[in-house]
Amino acid sequence: MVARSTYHHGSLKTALVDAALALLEAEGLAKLSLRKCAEKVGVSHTAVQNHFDNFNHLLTALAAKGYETLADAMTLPEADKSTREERRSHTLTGYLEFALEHPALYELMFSRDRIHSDDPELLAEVRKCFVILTDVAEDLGWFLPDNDPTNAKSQVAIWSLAHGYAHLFIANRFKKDAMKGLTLNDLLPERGGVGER
Amino acid sequence: MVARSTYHHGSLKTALVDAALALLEAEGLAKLSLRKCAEKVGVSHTAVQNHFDNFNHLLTALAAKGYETLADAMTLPEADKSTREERRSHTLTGYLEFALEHPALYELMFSRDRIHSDDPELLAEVRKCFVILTDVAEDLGWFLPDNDPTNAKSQVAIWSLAHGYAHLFIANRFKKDAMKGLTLNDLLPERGGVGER
DNA sequence: TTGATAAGTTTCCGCTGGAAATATTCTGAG
DNA sequence: CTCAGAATATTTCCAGCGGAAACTTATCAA
Repeated sequence: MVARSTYHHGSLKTALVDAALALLEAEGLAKLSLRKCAEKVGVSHTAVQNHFDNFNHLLTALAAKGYETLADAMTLPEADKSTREERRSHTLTGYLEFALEHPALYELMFSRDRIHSDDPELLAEVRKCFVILTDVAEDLGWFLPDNDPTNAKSQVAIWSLAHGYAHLFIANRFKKDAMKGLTLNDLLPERGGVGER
Repeated sequence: MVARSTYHHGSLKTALVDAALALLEAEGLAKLSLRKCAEKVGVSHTAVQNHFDNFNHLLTALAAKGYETLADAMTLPEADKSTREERRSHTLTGYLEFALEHPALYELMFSRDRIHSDDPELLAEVRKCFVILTDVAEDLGWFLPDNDPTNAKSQVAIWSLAHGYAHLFIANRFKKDAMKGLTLNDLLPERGGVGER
């Protein structure tokens, strides 16, 4: 129990999410517990109930923060000075790097059991990511279904490819040697190469 | 506690996996517990230790069974009488249907925390699935990276697309209305259409 | 027949998330 | 300034969890 000068913490809600993130990255989802989060922040475990209905709601907030970070990772700082190609590459690279650097968080972000997939704050962050990926779909329309990068199919296809690759990778479903240096970009046909009209 | 005529169960190992599957489908992974599995089989919860080192090993066996079922779902009964096209379509349809019909099991099969991803028996079943998907990659080589369906990239690409779509779907990450009737096949360019050489 | 081994039980432990009742602090209306 | 009520945190309690240890029962081969 960490010492605290004031009875009220002041910003317990965000502190709990931060603690949860640190513990998740350090020990994995299986060993993460409400009580450990509370202890890390220096608060009794039932204090959490004042800010989250239950532990899964805390995890949902953590997942939302994950999507926020993912959106950042996919966004090129000087987007206006960059080419379409640079932005596409950066988005896909950023997506994969995020998953590889935060595998436990990434898995949580797509969990059916541990988070509330219809939470409004979560969905807002999910949508930000989806929009960024949609931009990539526009750039890749020439290889996507119906050759129409603006339709739902194309957006679904590009996110499916990115998520599938990232998730299978962190779930250890690919042989290591076969994957050496293989990026998400590599899974797409090269522009001007095979597959173009 | 279910009555049992003999002191020894006789086939407790498989019975536990069956019970785990039933409970998983009924209540989801979060509510699944070792003790419930044992109770359903009519055995004390510590009896499990004679057959599985710990609960995660039981879940690993369950996941392995899942991959076995998935391989079946992707395999056309009279494969020798079918065309390449029929087999490709059946494999992709079967993959997605399996995920939609067994979402909790599907998620478990790709979990980092709950199963041992390097378990030999699990890997054997995983490999069977990978081989089947590789056949699909051969059929789709004309749109895959480097136009080479036999290389690792193509196999990785096709599994990534299939897994990503299935997983995002069951994780509720797509808007329902946009997805109406959209199959895995639809995410690929049509043969003879856009994208072909 | 016996003795090793496999399979199952009982008891115990520490940990978990949450409910309920209580204590403390903050805040705003008077 | 006061003080009631809301917000926040604590203590206590509970049932459920996975697993360790010691024990009992059944099986099977020598």
